[in-house]
Amino acid sequence: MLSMKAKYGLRALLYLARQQNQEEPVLISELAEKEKIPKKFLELILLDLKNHGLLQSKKGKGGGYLLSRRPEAIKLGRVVRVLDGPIAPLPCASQTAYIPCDECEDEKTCGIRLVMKDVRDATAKILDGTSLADVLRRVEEASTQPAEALTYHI
Amino acid sequence: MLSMKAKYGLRALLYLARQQNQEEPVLISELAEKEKIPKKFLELILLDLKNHGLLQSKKGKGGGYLLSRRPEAIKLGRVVRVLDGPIAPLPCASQTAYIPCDECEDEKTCGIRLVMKDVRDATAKILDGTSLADVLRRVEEASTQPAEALTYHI
DNA sequence: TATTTACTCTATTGATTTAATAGTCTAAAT
DNA sequence: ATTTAGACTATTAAATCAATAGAGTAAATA
Repeated sequence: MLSMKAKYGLRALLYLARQQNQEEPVLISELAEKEKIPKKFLELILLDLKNHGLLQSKKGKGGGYLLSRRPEAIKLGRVVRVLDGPIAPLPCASQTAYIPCDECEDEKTCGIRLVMKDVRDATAKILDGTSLADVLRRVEEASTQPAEALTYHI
Repeated sequence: MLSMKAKYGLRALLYLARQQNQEEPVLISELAEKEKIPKKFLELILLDLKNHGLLQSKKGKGGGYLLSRRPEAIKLGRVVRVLDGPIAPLPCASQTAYIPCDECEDEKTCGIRLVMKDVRDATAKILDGTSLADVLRRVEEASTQPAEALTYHI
């Protein structure tokens, strides 16, 4: 389950990705207000994302946050891992944060792990294959297309 | 993330699915001991699974739990939903337990939802497509196959 | 039918995590 | 020097998770 933290973080990043001038910092206050996110909570989230290299910040007047890379280069998988931790449903099925189960006798033949590894792989494929730019493009498509175009007719 | 509850539940179900005589009840005590699950906690889990139609029970001497259907007919998706709730990473992306976001202005064009729906679909496809019997078969394959057979050679 | 066995049910507890808030500190601009 | 705005640490309230406790009920059998 995606936490509020991750949801807020993604919303903030998408807001930044939508800015026409990607060089110009956006105030935390603006992000908080526009995206309806508790400001103090958002500060922590943005700081976290900054410390993991996804955001840059400028202090003082005219300061704020901006993406540290192009929206095409920021994958949702990275964001989710930073804010919510590993993607795998079980630590023993994680690629980036593997931790063995202590009860597990033989991990190679643990059925639950085998299936959860499939789930991890499928999820990671989607999240690591989707950038902020991809999300914006999909949103654009969804709002441009008339509803009928999305429906199958018999 | 899969909870201990779901993990314990799956382990217990797989234990039952491995029984040669599927008609003969297995004691909670045996399940708890063999699968190293706190007995009292396991009681709650099994009861829950029973109330959702996945298990049957017999009281008194010679009693215990048994699967209420064949191992081929019990899908992991059902088990996980009973013990951990909806599979979707967000309530607004759930098929079986949809709840709209209150902040969301236009759900049809919410990018986060679009992606999380993909994640849900991919996860549900795996979990709803895998039965207890499938898991046992995979475990069997994994433990029978020599290690080399699983490795690609250049 | 008394007794034992074993599941049923409700309540409670402690630990952890989550979401949010408070307040002080530091850097940058004017 | 002053204002602006992010940086950082600590704390708190609520929710969830994992586990435990104990009394109750149904079924078998001696």
